[in-house]
Amino acid sequence: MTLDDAESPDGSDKGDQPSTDERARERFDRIYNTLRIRICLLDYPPGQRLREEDLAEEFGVSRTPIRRVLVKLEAESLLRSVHGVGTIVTDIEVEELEQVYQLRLELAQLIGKLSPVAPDAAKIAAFRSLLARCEALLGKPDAREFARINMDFFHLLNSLTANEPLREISERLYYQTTRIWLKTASRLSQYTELLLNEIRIFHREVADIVDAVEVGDLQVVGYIRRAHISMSYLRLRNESRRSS
Amino acid sequence: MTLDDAESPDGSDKGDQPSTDERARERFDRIYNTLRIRICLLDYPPGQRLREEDLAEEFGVSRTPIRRVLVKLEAESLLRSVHGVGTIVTDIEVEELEQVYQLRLELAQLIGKLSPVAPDAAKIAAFRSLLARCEALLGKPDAREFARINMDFFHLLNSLTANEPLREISERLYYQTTRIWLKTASRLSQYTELLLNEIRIFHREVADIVDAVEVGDLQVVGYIRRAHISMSYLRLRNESRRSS
DNA sequence: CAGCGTGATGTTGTGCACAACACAAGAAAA
DNA sequence: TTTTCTTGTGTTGTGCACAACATCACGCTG
Repeated sequence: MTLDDAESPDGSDKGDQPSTDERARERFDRIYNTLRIRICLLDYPPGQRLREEDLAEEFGVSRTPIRRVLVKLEAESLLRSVHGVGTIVTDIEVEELEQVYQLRLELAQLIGKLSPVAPDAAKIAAFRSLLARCEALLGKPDAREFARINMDFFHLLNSLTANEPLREISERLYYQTTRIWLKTASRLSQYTELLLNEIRIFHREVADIVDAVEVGDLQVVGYIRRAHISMSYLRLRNESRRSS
Repeated sequence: MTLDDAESPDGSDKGDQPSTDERARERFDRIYNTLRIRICLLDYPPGQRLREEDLAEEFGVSRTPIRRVLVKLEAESLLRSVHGVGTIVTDIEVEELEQVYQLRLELAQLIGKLSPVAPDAAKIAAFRSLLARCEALLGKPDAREFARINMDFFHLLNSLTANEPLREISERLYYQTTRIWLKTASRLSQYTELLLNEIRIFHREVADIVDAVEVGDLQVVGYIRRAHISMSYLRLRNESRRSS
């Protein structure tokens, strides 16, 4: 409690000018989120080599703060820094992620169980808005937009629990696995049909969950979510095996 | 798969001389574990200020690798670096850890559920050995030794699952909460009796779990563990409230 | 022609100096 | 005497230069 106050530690209340320390924090988050999005949307495909100096130049800072971001991304196994070689976007395979998915199943269920927060009108509106985006996607399938909606949907679901450690861990595991669909699907021959099918299923999931959210039964949200994550992984693994 | 091989990337098979990169990794782990132990055993009590330069001198390195360790410890909320002030050991309160404990309960159960590994003879022997240490502790109660045994016990239990993400997360949450007993209990008046009582209960837990491990029922191990973590937290919270 | 050794090149890791910042003590003014 | 401003001291954050390392190309040798 004594250390959690991060509102205005400085006394300069003349203007709302943020302290340098806070600006550095925001800068860190900005770079971190940008790079994470790029990795998870395959703008940086697996195996891509990132040069610290290029990133430093792009974001207008020195190598040092860039390295802080890279270290964090490496701790989440999205990157891998090898001395003398470079910083490389990690490659992932469907089979390797089985344990992560098994854990994600359980955590998805826990979101409705540990410290659930009753969704207010604004949150329900957000869910409805996302459902609308989903329906729009049905008419114009796009893998990238699908991935983005999926991401927003995750964050919305994650906000249904007040258990901070659970949210943090769920987020980390989500970003650890979300690339695999784009990567695997893009290699398959029936890419377009696969995408449309996946969007249809996802749309049903969102519709089901929005119903449960409106009723206020977060336990059921957990069940639905768990089932869909599980089936999504199995579909992906089967498709991957069938093609090889 | 392509990046996971960390055995011997270098071709120098003359001797088993580790590469500089590996030595740096070991050094990092060594410093990291040392500091983590010191924090969790209250050698560095909450509020303690750590000077990067002192640590750099103690471990014979520059400030830079020290900072890497401190950043990781800060990410696990054991430390807090404040610009211009210092690196401070975080303070914790029983109430704040309730969410973490709730999550730990569930994860403890998952250890027996996700990818359980059948304990071999060596592992069972390790459990028996720990039980013996526990019994020895009954004759000569010591808070610090109690904390150490508790730590070893946790690692032993954690090795019962092959789910790597689960192990990592459980470990992190364990080290996030384990200080609270030493900190809270040392403030109470009936410290000695409290300690002895806690050791007795812990001894029973270990005995129960060793039985379950010998039978090979890891699901039951999870149940017992969950129950004991829960009760341990409630005891601590009640004692804390009663004294205030 | 194949294989190996050696140097050139580019990358990340490390050490160091300085900037930014917080805090406390002391002096000066009300 | 109290309050406020200033300055000194100590800390972490940042930028930069160099060391350690891996890779590749080229030439040499068998």
